Amino acid sequence: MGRKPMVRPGGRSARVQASVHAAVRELESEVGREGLTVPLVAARAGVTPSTIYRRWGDLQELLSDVAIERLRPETAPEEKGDLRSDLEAWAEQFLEEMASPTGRAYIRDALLGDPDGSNAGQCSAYAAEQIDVILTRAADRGESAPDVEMVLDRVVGPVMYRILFRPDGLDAAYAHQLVTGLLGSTDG
Amino acid sequence: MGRKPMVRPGGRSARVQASVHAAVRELESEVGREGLTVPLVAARAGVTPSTIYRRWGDLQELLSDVAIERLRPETAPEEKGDLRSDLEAWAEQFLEEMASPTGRAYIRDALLGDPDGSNAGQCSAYAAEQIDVILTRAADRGESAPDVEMVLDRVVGPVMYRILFRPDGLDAAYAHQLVTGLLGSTDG
DNA sequence: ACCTTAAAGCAAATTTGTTGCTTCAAGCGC
DNA sequence: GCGCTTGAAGCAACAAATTTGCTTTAAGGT
Repeated sequence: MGRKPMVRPGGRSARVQASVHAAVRELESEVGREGLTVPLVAARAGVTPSTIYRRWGDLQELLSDVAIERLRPETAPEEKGDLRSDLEAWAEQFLEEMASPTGRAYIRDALLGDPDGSNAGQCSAYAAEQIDVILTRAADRGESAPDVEMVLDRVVGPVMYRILFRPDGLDAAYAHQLVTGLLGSTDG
Repeated sequence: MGRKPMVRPGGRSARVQASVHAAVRELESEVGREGLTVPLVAARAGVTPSTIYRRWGDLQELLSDVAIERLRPETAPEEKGDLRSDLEAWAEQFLEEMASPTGRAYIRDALLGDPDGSNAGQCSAYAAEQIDVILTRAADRGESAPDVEMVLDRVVGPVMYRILFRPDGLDAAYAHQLVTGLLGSTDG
């Protein structure tokens, strides 16, 4: 969960947080990521700038909190029937979402305004959760499956590395290839 | 190469760039990463702030350029005699450097002030170069070796992912394990 | 040596970020 | 329910950073 926003969960604080987050999302689509400023967000949220400065520190930390919200998976991974299919489907969707322009922007924002690494950790935890669901299903079916750390190393790590450091040439085939490399190429 | 600095390589521009970069490095160790501001750097470099704003845009882009310089490997990978040893030694050193507090800071800076991803690309290119040297040596010895992309996926990607997204529990053993996973565990 | 032209300097104007103090309202004891 | 306690929000003055138009400097070419 976000850092500062969680104090005094109900009441005014919660309303302020909600309206500030909403203002960020609205303005992001109106003036673009570049046009955002703290005073602008504050005005839209009906709040004084010092409220934002005191609660979030600066624009980057605020954007980091918002980005984390938007990176949270909304649904459980699709169930295809076997480990390989589940993982492939998930990896392809993960890559597609993360490598899209908006996905990249959120990843950047999440990393940037994150002095203590907790938002980045959260981001990784989301992926780990999804993977865990897939692996647990496989185990329940009696399939042998790698552990979560292995999937992070062999699929998530390479994908995120390339998204961040090598903008080009990422597609579903790459995700597919990573999963194949992990599970072995013996086809069913 | 850096973005804007390369125009008019000789003369005043070059001197300004050099003194600004030097000022950043000096001040980083004097007031710390947090205490840096554009006006402060400008004063130390003997330059007006507007020069920095016009050439680099903002502090983050300047820090990104400086970070890239510091992430450039200074020496060729150590030669141990066989592929496995060369890769293990390189991976351990790479992890150690990148996972250190200063390494993490440089990676962050390099990524953050990098609108078009060229600095991040440079950073990846440095690793690819080093790996290529190691793999070429192995090929010259007649050893069979994976290709550079494979090493990026199996070693560099996971390491960078964990540095950025999962601050904890990174050590030489992890690097070793990644190389072993890549080359197979048959011991010589 | 003289043009041409990026880039640097300078200074005013604007915008953003900080801070002390006051006011508000959520949560708690009665 | 009623009134404390306290963290958070509002306000306003202040400080600092950023932007901008114009002038000046000096590289690089003729």
